[in-house]
Amino acid sequence: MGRSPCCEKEHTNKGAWTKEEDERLIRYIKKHGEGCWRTLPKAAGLLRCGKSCRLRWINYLRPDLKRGNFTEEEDELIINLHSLLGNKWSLIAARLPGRTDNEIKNYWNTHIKRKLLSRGIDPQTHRPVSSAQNTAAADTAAVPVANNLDQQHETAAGGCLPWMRNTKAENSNNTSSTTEDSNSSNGLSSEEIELHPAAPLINLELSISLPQSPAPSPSTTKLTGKEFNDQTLKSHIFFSQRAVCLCYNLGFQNSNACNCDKMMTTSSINAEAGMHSFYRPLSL
DNA sequence: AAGCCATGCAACCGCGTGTAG
DNA sequence: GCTACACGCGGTTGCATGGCT
Repeated sequence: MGRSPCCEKEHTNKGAWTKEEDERLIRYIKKHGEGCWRTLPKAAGLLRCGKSCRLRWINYLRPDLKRGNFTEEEDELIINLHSLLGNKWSLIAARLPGRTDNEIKNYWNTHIKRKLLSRGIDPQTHRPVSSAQNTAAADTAAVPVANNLDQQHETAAGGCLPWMRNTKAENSNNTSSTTEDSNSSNGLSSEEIELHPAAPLINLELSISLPQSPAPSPSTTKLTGKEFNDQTLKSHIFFSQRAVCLCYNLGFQNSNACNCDKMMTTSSINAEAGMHSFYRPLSL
């Protein structure tokens, strides 16, 4: 039993979109709004797969997209967010208004990787290349997991950062490989988060609190001194002087990996604000 | 001018997740 | 609990373009 195809392939166009198709899609979405992508092509009179329509709209046609070159500030923000989140392009894109995950992913692969390498920084580990090699060697020696710098194209679940890898290694030592495992491999223990090098680099106060902590008002939210509005701040993570449950926005809100409740009772808590803050200088 | 190669980016594909029946 | 569906995500592919020989 397999998944039914998302569309009848023999009756759909593929490849580059024509101007007419774009106009049809824009017209339809302006009139009916986004959503129900599966039925949209037929309703809009497009010989396209719903997926294709969604992608075209999100990555190219949306009116709020910021076209054009990335600024130096955006570059640095992407680098810092990547060091924190890994290849979670949608999460990174959520913090760059007007940019799409696809755009950022492409930009990362074509520009930023090279930029980091020219600085002598490994784009996957965000550590100096020599140091990263040492770390990889040490990790490989410590655990029976392939873990070297050639693994530039790990999958999302596997493409974790060194500070995530211990967990991954532990999981691989277990015989089972389940969805829970993949969550765990990305799950951040309080120790891992505290050790993460990105927080100080981003020049932010990365805090953790109970998942039910109220989201900040956009006007009070700052990211590297640059204010931004972001719907995703309704979820728990944000970079500011307020609290977050980091697990939530990393996709672990429904897993056991989110143990913020426990953390709140066992970790050092800013009693006044009721939050858990992480300050750890980068040790390279 | 022609051919080759590198690069950038739009689009596709497969899979994971959430949810309704 | 199982199944099918709808959506979203990340990795990959393939085409267009520009630079170089």
